[in-house]
Amino acid sequence: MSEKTFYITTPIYYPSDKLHIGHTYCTVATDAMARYKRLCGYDVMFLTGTDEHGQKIEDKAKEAGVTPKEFVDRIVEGERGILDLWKLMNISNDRFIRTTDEYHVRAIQRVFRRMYDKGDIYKGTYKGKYCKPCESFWTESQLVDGKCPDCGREVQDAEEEAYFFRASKYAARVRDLLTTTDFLEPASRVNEMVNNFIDCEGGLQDLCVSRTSFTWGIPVDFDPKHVVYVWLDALFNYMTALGLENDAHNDLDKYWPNAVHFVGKEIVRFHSIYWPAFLMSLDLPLPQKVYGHGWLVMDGGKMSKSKGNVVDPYILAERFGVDALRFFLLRTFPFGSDGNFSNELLINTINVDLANDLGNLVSRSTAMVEKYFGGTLPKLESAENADVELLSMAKALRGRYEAQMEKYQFQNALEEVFKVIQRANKYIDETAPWVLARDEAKRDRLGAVLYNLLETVRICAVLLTPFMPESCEKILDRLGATACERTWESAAVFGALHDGVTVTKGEAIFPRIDAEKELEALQAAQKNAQKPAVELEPYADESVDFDTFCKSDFRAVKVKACDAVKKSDKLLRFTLDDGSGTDRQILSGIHKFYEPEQLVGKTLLAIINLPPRKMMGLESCGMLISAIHYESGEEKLNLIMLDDKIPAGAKMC
RNA sequence: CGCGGGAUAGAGCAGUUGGCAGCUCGUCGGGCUCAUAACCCGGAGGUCGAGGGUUCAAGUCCCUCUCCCGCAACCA
Repeated sequence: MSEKTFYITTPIYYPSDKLHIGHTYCTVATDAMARYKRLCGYDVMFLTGTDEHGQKIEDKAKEAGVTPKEFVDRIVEGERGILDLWKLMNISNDRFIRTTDEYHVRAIQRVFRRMYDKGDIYKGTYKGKYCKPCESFWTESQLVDGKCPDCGREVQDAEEEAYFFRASKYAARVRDLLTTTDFLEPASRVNEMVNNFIDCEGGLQDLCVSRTSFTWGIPVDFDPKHVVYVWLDALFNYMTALGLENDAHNDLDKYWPNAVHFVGKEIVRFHSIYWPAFLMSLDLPLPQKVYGHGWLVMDGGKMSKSKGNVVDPYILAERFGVDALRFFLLRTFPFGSDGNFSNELLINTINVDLANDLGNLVSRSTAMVEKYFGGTLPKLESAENADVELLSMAKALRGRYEAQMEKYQFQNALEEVFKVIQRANKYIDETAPWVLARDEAKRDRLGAVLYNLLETVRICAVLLTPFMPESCEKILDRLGATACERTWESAAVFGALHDGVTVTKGEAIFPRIDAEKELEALQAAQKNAQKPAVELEPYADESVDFDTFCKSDFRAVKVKACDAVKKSDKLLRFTLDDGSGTDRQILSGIHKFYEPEQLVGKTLLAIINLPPRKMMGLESCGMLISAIHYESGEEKLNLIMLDDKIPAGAKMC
């Protein structure tokens, strides 16, 4: 057994919905890293999983009319669920943890108790204001004029019991960790964390680590009306999966703390501040590194369901192939920063790098061995002038690649490989084997040129294996490479390919894509997979009694003036004539749908007896009524416009 | 002045400790016929967002400003 171990993890994903290309990106990156380390000879543990507790899941399950466990089971294990997706993407994880796994649940309870016994978790009160009719807690800062932001009624001082983690105790050590080591990378994220959460006003706040407002979570065993806050529950997955406080696994000594966590930038805060603090509390060693990668954005905007621009990895993998998609994700975007995803870019990358450069190089090289040598090539070494540059690049490649991989710079590592591939294509032009083939006296030279090509391809294919496992295996099969000609060691040796190797040309490994046709088909497929063209809000199944309904005072109002609230992209401020003789001011978050000047003079419908509410420092007295629906996932909003004949103040009944 | 990121060729991006501005696509011209209409060579195209400063030398360091994007806030 190898003594070098390496532990790498993805975040555990939150199964409240289907996973999208962003999750796939992170998992593929982690997989490539894991495969790379295995290639290098490490004993690798690669963990991924799901974070299944929390209010949102509880709510969604309720909506769907199933238990929370049934709900997450469907997303995790169901058809085209998370497990299916990772299988499709050829993810080589060694373990898959679900936070609902029995061993994890019990381990978290023990961890919670240990931190409590140590005094780092203490029972405190979540101080706030309570609104009896709404049964809601509010913090001081949420209140509007000291009143309930929901209903506007008086609130009372109230305290809800909760457990807190003494994060403040570890603030200095965490700051040190972030600022004096490379625990958190890329370094650009360090300032953000320190400025925002540690050196901010009031310093690092103690973290509330239990909830009583919902039940879908791990109960605190010594105080069962509390459930453990999802982040404490989730972060420890990295260690419970190795056997922390449980007997299901027993690899903690072997793999911890030689661990690297790949996480999205949105959860860097939890991984770089609270996770180390939790571990410090338990006197456990810290992982080696947290790497916060960027997001894939669509045309500059964040991927989101409401924009209808969520990219489904299933569709892409099925159309273009798993390896092509894996390759694209890691080749195109710098791992630490955001990347702009588009179908055009995907197709372009596949065509240029995989079809034209790599695939075509394999084709032309193997074709010539078949054509000129009947498929069996003698090992002929050479060092003519024309060979020098190619050979030295190929020999140096593993080192250059390794340097980038060790920095998690996948795009640079791949760039190094493709420089060599491009050089090999050029080498064919320079040496013109088809010319050599016409002259029997140059047969040895021809053989040497082809051998150099096969060797170059072999080295590149070995190094590309972590990114495209299946395709590289095919390429190496075509070259006739034996097992020991596919190793990490062999990638540093030019001339490893054995004498008399048998080569087969075969079908194109990366067929060229007809961009125009494919883009159309893709758009159709993605649209199809999306929601129906027009989607309506669910119909209410609760009835409202007539008296309650009649309490709502709807009136026709005329827009006297309308302007955008400054510093807000959503709010419009309306000055309205409601017939009373006094202007009424209403704020409405509809700037996305209307420009102020469009609305002046219109007759609209408003409910006027809602309690006033302050937004962005301005008071809103009522609400304008609109109709809402969705088209292709995009929210559409239309104000209810009344006939201008209707006088201001007319009551709707 | 809430926090952070960004602005470099038509598009998308890279530029390490300051040292002749680069890559991919596109475009124009040429070469080759082994190969997947692929491959190779060359040209055109940039006041590096604006202004100021430090320096022999600034895309890079410092200051000011403009615009974009996240987060946060808000969306009755």
